[in-house]
This record gives sequence, C-alpha cells and structure tokens, in this order.
Amino acid sequence: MATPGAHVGDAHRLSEVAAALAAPTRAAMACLLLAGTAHTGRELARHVGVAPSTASEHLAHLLDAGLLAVEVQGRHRYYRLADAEVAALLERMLTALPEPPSVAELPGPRLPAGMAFARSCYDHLAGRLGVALHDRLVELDAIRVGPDATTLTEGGVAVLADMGVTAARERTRPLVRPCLDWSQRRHHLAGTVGARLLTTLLERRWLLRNTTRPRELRLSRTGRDGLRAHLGIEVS
Amino acid sequence: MATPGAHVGDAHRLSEVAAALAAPTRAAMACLLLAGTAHTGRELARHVGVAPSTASEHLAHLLDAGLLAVEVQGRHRYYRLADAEVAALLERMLTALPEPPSVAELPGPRLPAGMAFARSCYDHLAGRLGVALHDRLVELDAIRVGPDATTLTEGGVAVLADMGVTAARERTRPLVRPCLDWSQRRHHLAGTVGARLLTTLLERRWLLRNTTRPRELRLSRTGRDGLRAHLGIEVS
DNA sequence: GCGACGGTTCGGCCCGCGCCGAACGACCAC
DNA sequence: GTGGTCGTTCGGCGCGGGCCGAACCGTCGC
Repeated sequence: MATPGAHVGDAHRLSEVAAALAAPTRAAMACLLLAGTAHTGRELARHVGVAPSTASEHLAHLLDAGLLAVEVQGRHRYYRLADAEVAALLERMLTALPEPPSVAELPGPRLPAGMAFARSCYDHLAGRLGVALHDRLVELDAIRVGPDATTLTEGGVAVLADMGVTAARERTRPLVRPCLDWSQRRHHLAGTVGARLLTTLLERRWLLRNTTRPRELRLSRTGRDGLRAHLGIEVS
Repeated sequence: MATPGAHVGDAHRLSEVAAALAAPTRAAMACLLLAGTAHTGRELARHVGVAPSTASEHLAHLLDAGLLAVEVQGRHRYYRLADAEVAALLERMLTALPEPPSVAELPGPRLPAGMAFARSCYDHLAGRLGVALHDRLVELDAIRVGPDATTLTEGGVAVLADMGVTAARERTRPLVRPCLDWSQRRHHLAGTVGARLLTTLLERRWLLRNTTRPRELRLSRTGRDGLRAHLGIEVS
C-alpha cells in the first residue's frame, strides 16, 4: 500500500476540535452533556461555575467546532452533543485505547538502497528487514513490548528454535532488546536473541554479505522462502 | 444501573490532552508522528516550520500530556507517539464515529414521580417511558434518526402493526417526529405514529390515566407484560 | 583537548482568549 | 402594552502561551 502518512492538512481539523475541548470550562460542559441529555446554557453555566455570558461564548465555540447541536424551543435553547460519534470520541479521550499504526517514510537521512533494506547493526539485523522481523514477532506474540522492557514469550522460544535460533540467558545483556533503527525510525530486535538470529541467518545462507560493503546484507532465495514458511513474512 | 454520568473531575484530564493538541503546531507534529516513526526535534521543527527551540517546548508539552515518548540515542532524542492507544485516538479525532451514550439525571426541574415516569405530551407519550420507547424503537431499527428528520422503516411499520398501531400519512404533520422531553432532556416519539401509539396503549388499558392529574399515566400489569413481549422493554 | 552540532532553557514580545458586567434582543405571561 | 426571563453581543481586563533569538549543556569527531 502507498504510505498514507496523515497529510498535514489534517492537523488543522485536529487542532480545531482539540482547541474546542482545551479550555477546562468547555471540557466540563462536554462531560456534562456526555450523559446524553440536553441542557440550557444557564444550567450549564451554573454547573461549571461561570457567568451565563461566558457559557454562551463557550457553547458557541463548541457549536462551531461541530461538537454540539442546539435545539430551540420557545425562548429556551437546549444544547446537546452533536451525535453519538462525538460522545464516543469524548469517552475515548477520557480513557485510552488499542490498535497500532502503519509504517511510513518521511524524509530521514538518505541511505544506499541495499543498506536500507538490510544491514548488520553491530551484531544484529537492521534495516527494513530487521524492522519487519521485529514487527512480525510482535504480531505472533513471540516477543512482547512492554513500557520499558521487551520480553521473549514461551511461544517465541519455540518459534525461534524452529528456525535454529537458541540463546542462553547472559548476565551482561537481556535476551531481547529493542534497538531504534536510524533509517526506519522504528525498532528492530537486538539482545542475545537478536545476535543469534543474525548469525543463524548468515550460517544458513538466508542472508548474504555484500562483498564491497560488509554491513550490507542481501536476502537469498532460500532465505526469502524460509522467512515466508517460518514466519509468514512477505518481503517487499 | 446507577447513572455514571461522567464525573466532573474527568474534565480535567480531557482538557489536558485536548490542550496538548490544541496548538496547530503541536497537532501537526502529532500528525507526522502518526506514521509510527520516530523523529528528532529538529526534523519536526523543520516540517512544521518553527524554530528548534519552539519545537522543543511543544514536544515537552506533548510529553507532559503523556502523548509522546522519547528515546535518547547519543546526542539525538527520537520522539514518537507514546503507544498505539494515542495513535488510535488521533486517528479517531481526525475522522468521527459510532455508539450512543447512556441516560443520566442531573438536576433538571423537579417533577412528581408519576409524571416523570409517564405522562401525555399533547397527544403522545412522554416521560421516562416515552424516552425508553423511543430509544428501543431506534435500537430495533423501527425508526431511524437522521440529522434533521426521523423516519419510519418498513420493519417499524410491522413492529407497530403487531401492537395494533397503524397510522396513515397526513399532509399536516410527519408520521414520526422527535419531541424533546423536558424532564428527561432526551427525545421521545411524536408525530402521527406517536399519537396513535398513545391512544392504542390507552384503549388496550396498557396505560391508565391518573384520576386527579389527567396527564399522569400509569403502566398496568398487562401493559408491562405487553411491552416486554412486543418490544423487549423492561420498565424500571 | 577543541570545535561542531543537537537539544533545552531563558528572557522578552505580543496576540489570543477566558472571564466578567452591562447592554441589547427575543420570547412569554400578564 | 409592561415586566420578567433566557440568551447573546460588546467592551475591557488580565493571564497564559506561542514564537523567536541568545545563551547554555552534552555528545560526537578530530
């Protein structure tokens, strides 16, 4: 797929709705309306503790942002959330939630194509292939990325052993460790397991070193087939 | 269930994250990071068109709000979104979405208990029962609430006919019309169908008029059973 | 060591906006 | 009509924050 990469124009709308909720007074009003009920401006003013005139301005702001709808009935104006979507959005902002994003490019320092695809980073694998491998292992729940540590699961041990990769725990460094890839700007796999993985792939001749640039790596046909068979990875 | 009703304290956190995204510059930065890649402050500064010092302050703000994470590598500091949850939240704010909220009380003008439960509003049913009926019909896709009009579906015609409610289209008013309930602050069902529904429920003696306050209505035992059988409504 | 460079902090400017009270307009009741 | 209520608009005040350039700190490379 073409990298979507969130066009900058989107940011305008984002800041618009965010700004509408940025003032604590407006946020409090929105929370009150989150109950799904409609209220007059005066009521909301009383409950958030501001003058009716102030509340009126805030409500106009929320209205402009498309978060509220108003229903006139005689001399009363009943404000409510615009629709269920904004209600769901508010509830979401009050908590937090799942689903990871997709990869994209952006400028980033230029790099020879072969190096960008795969290269060794000290003792482990980097480049697009390294990142893809890392992501796939996360998908397979072979490794779990925590807030400040990445761990190898029992299933992960099996998956890797299946590929001929075994690693004993060492005192000096962790089994698995995320390493920020400076060309991809995403994590690839380092640590003892990351190192053993690279050496194994080289031993099996799934990966071949470039003769002139030793850090650059090339994926052999058997390597391509092996990755597809063992991990279900389709390399680009 | 007890009415949750979004405590006001929640509004603080809401405004905090909203304020973090309220500045267009910060929103643009967040959109760039939405790609899932990590970037240095200088890069982001260049892309959003501000001085590095300004970008640094913005990034610190986003960091404080918990939306970003930073990874130091040598003299570089790579910023990325804190986790997949904030990425999903951002994507959500850039679009919109479903799921209706729940009912709650708040102050509202006081009202005799019986009137609050069910009463006639001109020629149709109002009060908690009227709102519950309206909501249930929406759930059953018997009526559909649009941005500026509510319509009766074919399935809705069948459901209502099953209860003995039939209504011919008139020139003067729509078949179904939402009417804002001033005790519940939510919509109940008016229009020709709403009127026919009330008269039918009274004819069948599912609803009984209070002798002293004629607008007040009481649900009979057969009415309670009938609503459960026909619409799956459990009245409180 | 020294310079170069990425990054943050500091001081200062100025626009924006949250807040109020007062004035104005619309609607209802009498 | 008059008065009362709900609501918005306007003028004005003061704080907050976005922006920059300059100074400062850490790391890398020589």
